[in-house]
Amino acid sequence: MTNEFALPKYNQTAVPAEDASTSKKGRSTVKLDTLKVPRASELVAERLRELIVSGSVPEGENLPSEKELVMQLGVSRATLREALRMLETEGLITTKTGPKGGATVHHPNSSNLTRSLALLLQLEKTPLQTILEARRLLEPLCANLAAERITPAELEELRAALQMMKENLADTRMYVEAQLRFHLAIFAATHNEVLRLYTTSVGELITAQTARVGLSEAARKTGVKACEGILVALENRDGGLAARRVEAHLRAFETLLLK
Amino acid sequence: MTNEFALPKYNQTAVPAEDASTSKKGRSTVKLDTLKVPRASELVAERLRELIVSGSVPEGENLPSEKELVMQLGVSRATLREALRMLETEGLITTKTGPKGGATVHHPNSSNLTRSLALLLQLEKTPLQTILEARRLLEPLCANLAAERITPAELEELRAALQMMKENLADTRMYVEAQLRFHLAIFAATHNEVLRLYTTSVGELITAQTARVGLSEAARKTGVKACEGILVALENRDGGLAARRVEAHLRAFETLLLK
DNA sequence: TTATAACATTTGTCTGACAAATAGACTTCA
DNA sequence: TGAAGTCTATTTGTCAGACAAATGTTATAA
Repeated sequence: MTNEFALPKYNQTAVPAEDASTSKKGRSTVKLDTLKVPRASELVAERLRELIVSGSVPEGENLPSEKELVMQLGVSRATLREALRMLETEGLITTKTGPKGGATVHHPNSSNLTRSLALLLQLEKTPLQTILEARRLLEPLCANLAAERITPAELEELRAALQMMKENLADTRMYVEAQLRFHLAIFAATHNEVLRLYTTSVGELITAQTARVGLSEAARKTGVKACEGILVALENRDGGLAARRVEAHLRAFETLLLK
Repeated sequence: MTNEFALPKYNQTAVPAEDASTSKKGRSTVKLDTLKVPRASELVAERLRELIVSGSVPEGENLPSEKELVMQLGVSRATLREALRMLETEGLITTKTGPKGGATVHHPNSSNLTRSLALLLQLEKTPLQTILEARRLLEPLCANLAAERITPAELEELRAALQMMKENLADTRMYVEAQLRFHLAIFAATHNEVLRLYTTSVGELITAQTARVGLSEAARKTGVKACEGILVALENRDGGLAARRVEAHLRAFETLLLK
């Protein structure tokens, strides 16, 4: 493994180790974790996953066909296919039928993380308010960091996103997309992958919601103004100002969205 | 759907809509998204997922047996099992063999989010340094918020975690676990589910790494002192002080871990 | 009462078959 | 020539049936 940290295994015992020594006789009281017998399909998924994350099968390439994998791995097609469904759920592959079809390797993007988060939040019945609050706290942090680290190319991307917002003041769907692009550009400029992924997930969730309920024309115009101010602050590398402007922008946005 | 936001679908078209009008004749240039034909297994997974997230099958209960599901849904066992593997990967069910076995419903916890994050970071070859930085930025934010909102019960949990740290100064594994517990208690005290999940994931990743490389006895002792200071700041509801102390604690921790 | 054995239930795996989608080669016809 | 349709081979998607393995439950024997 070349990386600095390892992928946690599914196989970990969630059940606490039970004390097996209930007998009165003088038996050993050695405590053992419950033994998790892995399924063949899990082992297959592990092997294939390792192939992918190690880069042996690069992005865009196909895995061998099911027929070949069945031969090479020595399992039945049903077992193999269950493993493929696991990898698919993890966002590591997609499959297509027909010749030249098969399992294509992908590097999962933030959408998988977003999905996991959405699932958790839905189950906890987390109100939108909470997600908005998280964004309001996280994004100023990002803006502050981005002001230090942003590159000319990233500034250019911000300008392009802003331009796109201006050009689509009439079209809610396009405008919302452009605004997301603006925000994502800030996250990328933090040059911190973890922060970028987190804020991207939250941004995607909120954007989906915004696209559903829509935004007034006035809201869009003030949004453009706010983003212009944020851009200027970043251009001047004034992290404090950028953070304050982002927070003000988000607060204004929240009241518009919730009313 | 009772919740305020919807779960994004896997089914979304990742491929951009192609312009089908390459002909010279006067054809319509209507643009259509590529039609994604869902598999039966995906539809089954969707139905069962809806059953779970809607609460129709509560946590801890079992889904019907495969035999029954096959009958009720009218699909083959292979198809059903592929769907079950998807739900399992999402953390929504676990399965056991034997009588009274079957698919038990679980509400996924942060470990799924952690896993998604770990997968992404591993693929991007993100250095540990980046994860540590993210934590150093996020946790002071949490401490600040927690100072406002922490309840007496949560303060008690913090004290218990601190006590556990003190009692396990000799045992690295237990000590690290206790320290994680302390941090998780702070995250919970923010009463913001999104922040809690995010910081928990980062904390779990770093804790796993820490447990692997170990911590010196001296590091543990200073860790206890730092946490005592943080606890006092939270008891006094001094958010600014708590945040500063958390940041100092993490900085010290980082230098110890990386050296 | 306790240990053992038989049983029933449920998931895990395998095999073989056919249906559906689809890229590429081939054919037809203007 | 070229544009359209047709055929074919490949690959995934689904089905049906069978047996193995794990594991609670119940009956049986010491």
